[in-house]
Amino acid sequence: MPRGRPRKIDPKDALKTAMMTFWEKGYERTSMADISEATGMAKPGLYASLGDKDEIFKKALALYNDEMGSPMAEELVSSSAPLKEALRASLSGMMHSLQGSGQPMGCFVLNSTFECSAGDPDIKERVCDLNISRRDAYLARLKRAKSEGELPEATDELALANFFAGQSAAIGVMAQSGVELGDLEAMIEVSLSILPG
Amino acid sequence: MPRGRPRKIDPKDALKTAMMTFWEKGYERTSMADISEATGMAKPGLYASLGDKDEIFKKALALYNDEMGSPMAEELVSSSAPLKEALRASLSGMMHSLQGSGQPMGCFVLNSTFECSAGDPDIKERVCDLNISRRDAYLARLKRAKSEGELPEATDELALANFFAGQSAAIGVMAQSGVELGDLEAMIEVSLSILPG
DNA sequence: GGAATTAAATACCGTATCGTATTTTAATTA
DNA sequence: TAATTAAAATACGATACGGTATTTAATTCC
Repeated sequence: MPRGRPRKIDPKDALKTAMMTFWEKGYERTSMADISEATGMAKPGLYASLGDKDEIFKKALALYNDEMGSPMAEELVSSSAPLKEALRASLSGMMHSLQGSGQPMGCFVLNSTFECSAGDPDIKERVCDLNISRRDAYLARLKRAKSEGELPEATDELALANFFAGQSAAIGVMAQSGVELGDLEAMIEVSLSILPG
Repeated sequence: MPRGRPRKIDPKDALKTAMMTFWEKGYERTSMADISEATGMAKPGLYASLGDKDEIFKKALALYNDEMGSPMAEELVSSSAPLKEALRASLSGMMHSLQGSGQPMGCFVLNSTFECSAGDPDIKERVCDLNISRRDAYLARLKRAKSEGELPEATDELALANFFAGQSAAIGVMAQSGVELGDLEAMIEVSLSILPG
């Protein structure tokens, strides 16, 4: 049992709320006052339990990856479905996650990719790393496909992995630009058509 | 001849400088003081000749489109090269424009797509429109290709147009994430491989 | 040359921001 | 119950921001 006055709000919950706020409004448009109000934690409590704005943002990125990025990557990499189905599921999952109910629109990592490129280098690097780790999930699945004979030996898996990671970003950009769900699905089918079979 | 004291700085030049500043740092990270310093125009002069921050940003978007977007779209739409070559030139041009010397990194419109989605609705709409107009340039070229027999009659041009517009965004995202030029070129070749022939 | 016109330059205002010092409150231990 | 520990609440400080009022300087028309 801890000694003094107990916390009113679990820092884990506060971090999740902060993550949602950053996800929705971005780094610059989110103020510490916004986070304080959203979490119900006064600013000194925030600083004491979660750190300053940059630290909270980094933790929010990490939490997002734990809750959203990693599970989707895991699903993709370890899926026993045929390659094409696995890729369709991945891109389709990305598409639907952009407008999931009960959560902000879009992908937090993609939203942050450009805004954070002009800011703190450490944050920029972390965002880049998350994009690359998504690419690497595609790469892992493609390598397995090749080893299991689903792809020709001559296949350039890295090129394909960059292509599909890029495709998942493309879906985010086009969705943000107002392209309808049905058109996004057609886009996905176009990109899947590069696969043999 | 105008009456009173002559302008020290041509508002056209100032707008171009402001555009470069927004392009490099984004909307939120660019302050009016930054623009004032970059242009050499004191703040009252800026407001008098170019308007407030939102107005300058909108004008910067329009100028960027005039100087960068429209010419590239025009080149794509009216190119007499075979479809595949025209698309390769377009995507390759996008890729190289991301790191052109003497200009900020990346594409101003793409950089703004996510940051501005949480801000002023008018700005958000304009950014979306620019993304869609890029898509429409691909659409126009694909329709011509179909009418000229370069594509089968059954082709879904809109799906292909969204795909290639998305591809151009994908290049921007992957480049921002640190993917090398050679790998981006391989990505482009993958995307071009969906075309017949 | 002087009145009128327009822009530059400086200084300023209200507000919002990140971050913290200080006080008050709630719990545990002795 | 008194002392201790830790958090909540409030208030505050320094700075940066968007935007403007005011004064000064440069040019044209009469």
